[in-house]
Amino acid sequence: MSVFKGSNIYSVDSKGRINIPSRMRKSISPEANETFTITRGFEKCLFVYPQDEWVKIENKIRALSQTNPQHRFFMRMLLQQATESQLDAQARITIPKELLEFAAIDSEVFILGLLDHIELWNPQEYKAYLAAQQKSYAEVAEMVLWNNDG
Amino acid sequence: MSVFKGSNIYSVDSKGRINIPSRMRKSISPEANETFTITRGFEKCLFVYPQDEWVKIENKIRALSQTNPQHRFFMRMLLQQATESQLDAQARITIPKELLEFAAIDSEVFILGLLDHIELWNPQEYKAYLAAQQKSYAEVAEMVLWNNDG
DNA sequence: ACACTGGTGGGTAAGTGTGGGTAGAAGAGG
DNA sequence: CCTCTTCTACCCACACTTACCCACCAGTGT
Repeated sequence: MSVFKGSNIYSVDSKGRINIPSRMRKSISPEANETFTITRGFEKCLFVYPQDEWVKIENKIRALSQTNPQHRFFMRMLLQQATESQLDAQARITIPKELLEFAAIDSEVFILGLLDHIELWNPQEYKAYLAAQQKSYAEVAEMVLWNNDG
Repeated sequence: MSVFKGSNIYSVDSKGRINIPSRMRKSISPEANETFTITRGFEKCLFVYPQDEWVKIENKIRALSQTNPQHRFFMRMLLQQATESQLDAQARITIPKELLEFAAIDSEVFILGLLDHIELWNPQEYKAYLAAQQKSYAEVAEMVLWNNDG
């Protein structure tokens, strides 16, 4: 079970390679075989799943009803741009251009560990995302941790 | 179960290392493996959780719905700056620059034991926090201990 | 007075992030 | 069908940061 956490701002080189921070690298289970699946996130960002975690998602999707239009749409969105990528000798993964373009990532990337997966953001987009939040961290924390929806 | 209490003012060296007061060190359960997770607090301070206590928080987060935008925001805020750190041979932990900057901690730190976790403050910020409280200790105590929201 | 505990400071080697070069594979065009 | 071009994957090299190690000082209790 992976436990990615922390964040870094790293550079994306001219070949579209992104380094996985060593701290996160150490959280990858050996079952992942140094393989990741990259797909588009719910916001304007990318999700990077180690293989062992991705398999769990695949299984969930398999269980969905093929006849439900909403389910089909969800599957298409999730899988449309899903790409596998392996770590190179320097522990980097190569991200396809289309995905980088989707998340508007160019020379710099904000890398965020979220337990079972890693998120990739354009640093500016992430800032904008934070700024767009209506409630403060403390307010949301109270709601979430104590199930107080007030 | 940890029971941190008391407070100290210690120095932060040029490498961002902070000593854990020996009194608190003795409160750390062996299950923590001399490992801590540091993250940002709700106020302008840092939370330091021994590993065994942090795992409890992680499990709460894992149970959250990934599809709820508020939950995602909370996870990002909590995990964004979360860093693991191990005690060195001198019983110190290293705090990353970004976290020290967030809490405005430079050469000195106010260390506060709060049962399950330790808080790190800039001594001046802590003073300001105390000064900003509208109600007296006694008034708040009455509200908290007797659920009197008066 | 000495030993021991607790807090502080700094040097060095290994690890980590970044950039570029080259060869092989895949695709387009003659 | 062969050739040229483009893209990808693997390799190597360098600069910087981190973590580990050792040393010192002050206070306390024996």
